Amino acid sequence: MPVAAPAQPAGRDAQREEMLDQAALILARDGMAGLSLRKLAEACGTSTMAVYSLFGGKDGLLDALYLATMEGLGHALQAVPPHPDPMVWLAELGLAYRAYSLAHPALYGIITGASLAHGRVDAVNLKVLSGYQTLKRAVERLLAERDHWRRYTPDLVADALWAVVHGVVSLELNGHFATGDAAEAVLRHNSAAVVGHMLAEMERA
Amino acid sequence: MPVAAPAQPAGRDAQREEMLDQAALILARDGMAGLSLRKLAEACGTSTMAVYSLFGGKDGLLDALYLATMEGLGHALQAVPPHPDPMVWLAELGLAYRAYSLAHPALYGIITGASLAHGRVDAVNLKVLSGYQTLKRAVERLLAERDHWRRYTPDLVADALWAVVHGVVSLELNGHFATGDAAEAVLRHNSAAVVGHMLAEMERA
DNA sequence: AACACCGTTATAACGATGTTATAGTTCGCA
DNA sequence: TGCGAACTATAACATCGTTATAACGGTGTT
Repeated sequence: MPVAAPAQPAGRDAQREEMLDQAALILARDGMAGLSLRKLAEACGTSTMAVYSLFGGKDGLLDALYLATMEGLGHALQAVPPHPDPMVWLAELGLAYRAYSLAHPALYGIITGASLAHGRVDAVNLKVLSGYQTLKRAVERLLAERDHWRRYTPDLVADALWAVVHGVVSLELNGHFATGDAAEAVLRHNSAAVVGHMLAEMERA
Repeated sequence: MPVAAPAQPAGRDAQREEMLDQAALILARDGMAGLSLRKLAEACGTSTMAVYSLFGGKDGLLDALYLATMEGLGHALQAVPPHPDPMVWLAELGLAYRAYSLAHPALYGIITGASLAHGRVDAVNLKVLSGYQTLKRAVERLLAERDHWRRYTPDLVADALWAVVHGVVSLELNGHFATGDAAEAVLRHNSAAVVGHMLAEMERA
């Protein structure tokens, strides 16, 4: 016996998606401070209670926005064709990450600065997401070409690269770079450096 | 003729400092969401209007908190004794940066995620601060030991290192690393990689 | 087919926030 | 001593997230 069928299960997912889309729209237009439940409800043609029934409150909405953004970032990374040379592949992944973040700066702020305030999703859940998995796959292909060395696990290298790209993009969004070209140059340099340094240590051993 | 002398210039700076200290205290205890003007005013034994007369509003208070935190970070980096070997010096600067950020996570959130929302201080003002200058000084000493190469300016290398350290620390504060040791390992690896990659390219040329 | 049930929705109200208006107060300076 | 300007405290205002409360609508049962 089914315990209890929801009142109107049809359209719930569509409602959630539309509400997330509208939230992303408002977020891109008015920034994080301009995203209020009343404004969002009006944009969706409903009342603020919809947020509570669909997401359990504003925090739940932000959590869903966090996951949706991570998913979008994962798709952006998956859309990068796996280049035969893992080094090239990794470089292009970094550029795709940067492009996605620059295209959605407010959403990127949610998956970084916002989760810094109150932990939305823990590290374990993060690394299950497709973006990190895609990065890890490229790293594994790189390591598969050489003799495996226990000091460098795919996770360690993936973490190092993730930190590199995130650091550059975060600084760029904060206006620390004079031009976008300068940011991209630093990104390319740091990515190549992290991978190159690892390979050099593996050869030396 | 002095245009207009302030009513009570004495004590203004002391009031500002005490208010910033109390704000940092509340911020460390209750987080960013718990910092309200009324709570801050009560902690200082005054009313919310003090924030407006001293800082021009909450944004002005956060701006001042931004600058104060940057100053504190600068002092933390200046407190690192300049090691004869610039490579060691740079590594220790990175660790000091991480230690300061971990000791004041909420303040670190202000100088990163918060300024991402609405630009507090632009890049030009940032690079005048003592923290960046200290880093740049260490880079310049490193470059002075070798043949100077036009492709790597001290600013470029300093930006690259700043991005590396910020990336690791930011991810660590977001809980992306399983342990603090893992974060420190990635920090050491990435810092050494960025500097080593640059030196390798200089030798090859 | 009629009924009871349960989730959803809209309205209104509550507490709290940042901000602003309005007096009252206090200090510096002529 | 008195004037004026800056600061302060109080209160009000608009807005925010959240929470009752009651009406609505679909679902499964009788």
